Amino acid sequence: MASETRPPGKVGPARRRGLADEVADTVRAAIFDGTYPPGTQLRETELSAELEVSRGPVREALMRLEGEGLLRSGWHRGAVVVELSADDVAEIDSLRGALEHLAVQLAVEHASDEDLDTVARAADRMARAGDAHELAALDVAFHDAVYAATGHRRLQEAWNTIRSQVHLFLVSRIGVSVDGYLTTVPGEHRELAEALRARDTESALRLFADHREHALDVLTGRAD
Amino acid sequence: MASETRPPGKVGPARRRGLADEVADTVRAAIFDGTYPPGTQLRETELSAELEVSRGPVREALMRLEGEGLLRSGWHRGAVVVELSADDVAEIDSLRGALEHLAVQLAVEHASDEDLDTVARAADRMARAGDAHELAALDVAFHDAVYAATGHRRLQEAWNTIRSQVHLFLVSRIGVSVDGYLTTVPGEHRELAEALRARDTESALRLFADHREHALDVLTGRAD
DNA sequence: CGATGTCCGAATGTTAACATTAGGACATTC
DNA sequence: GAATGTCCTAATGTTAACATTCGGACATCG
Repeated sequence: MASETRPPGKVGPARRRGLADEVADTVRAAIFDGTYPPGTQLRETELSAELEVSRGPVREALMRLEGEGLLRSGWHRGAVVVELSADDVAEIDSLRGALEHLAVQLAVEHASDEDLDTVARAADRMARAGDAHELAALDVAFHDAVYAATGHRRLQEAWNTIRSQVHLFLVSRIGVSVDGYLTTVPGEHRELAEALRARDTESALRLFADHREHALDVLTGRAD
Repeated sequence: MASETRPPGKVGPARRRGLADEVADTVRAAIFDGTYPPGTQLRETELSAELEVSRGPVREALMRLEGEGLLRSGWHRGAVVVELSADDVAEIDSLRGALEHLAVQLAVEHASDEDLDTVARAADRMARAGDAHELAALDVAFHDAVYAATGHRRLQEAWNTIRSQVHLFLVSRIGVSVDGYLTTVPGEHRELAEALRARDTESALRLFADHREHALDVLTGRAD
């Protein structure tokens, strides 16, 4: 999602994007930066006027964001920015655990050294984060890199359906316990990256599980 | 997905559906029954004319089916019915394993007896299947019931993103090894249902894992 | 004869007008 | 005065016309 610079020697297809993608990115960013707080009604008409685009692409963008779990909607009832309850957070955490378990296994056993280097660089980048918002984005980007390293397309898609919700959760907790997050998280991710490079499945799995638990404790205020 | 009769005393909301849902159901069924074999190009214009509906709902339906992994599409390049390669099948199987692992844990530990009864009834229904097509649908429906028993909304959604692909795989293998499938699978599912009711996480997990492996062997022709 | 360039058709992407629906405001009834 | 019924409005659902783009057919050039 972060506009990656491509490794030299390789070029991907120069995809052309449509208005729907543009709108989706804009609205997603607006949700993350607090412009549309949880509970906000997103009306196709309003967005359409605001962004100077017809309702077609707006509609498509909202459908995509609903697929990412950022919006909820019903028949003839429009879209609303999700409010994550404690149960929701628990659901996200357990599902994320199941996906990441598989991801770590695959990354340790099948990922190329180059892919794991990319993961390591993503971890390094976290140390230079300016503020908590930036760190949250880099945090998610790190896990993106792990999933990318698996080479498992459907697993990445599954992660995509909750990664925005994870991001939203991180952002929503900024201000509650920034200190613990800012100080401990970058170091932890470097350890995670190294665990993958060590190619030891068991210990990597344990580290990732501990990391999730610790991060959840810090962000929910159960620990510092 | 099968139109369930509701348990007495409880009524859900009487939802109203749109044309997009109708179209999605129609096209999905057409893919499963072989009307649109893998590789078929689905043109918005054609479907629109065929179903006597404008392109809007058709477009929405195709997006949904793409989310279910039944179609692949690109910018200005329309939608094509997926052809499942051996790698695809492996991806589906591993992801399904990760999801089902969590599902079985949750079902064993938190599901109500009523929910597990529903799972058991789904297994019983498989014994009375007329043909392989029907059995495939009931097979998927059984696993639907397991995920429903977890009460984990996001886990069910994750299963939804691959259940159609699982169904398509089952249907695509009909004719290759019908016998082994028809004879062994219903009994296996009854065992699975009983394992959940026994509330023994470890043995249930092992049974479900063995079941997946065995089913895959049978359907890919590695065993009978 | 192979490679390159140009054109054209058929499909998707986008738009704006029209149809339908949910949910609330108001009036009505008992 | 509470419950019910009716209308109205603002939003979504649907449609059909218009714009853009992809990819192949054909012609041209080296």
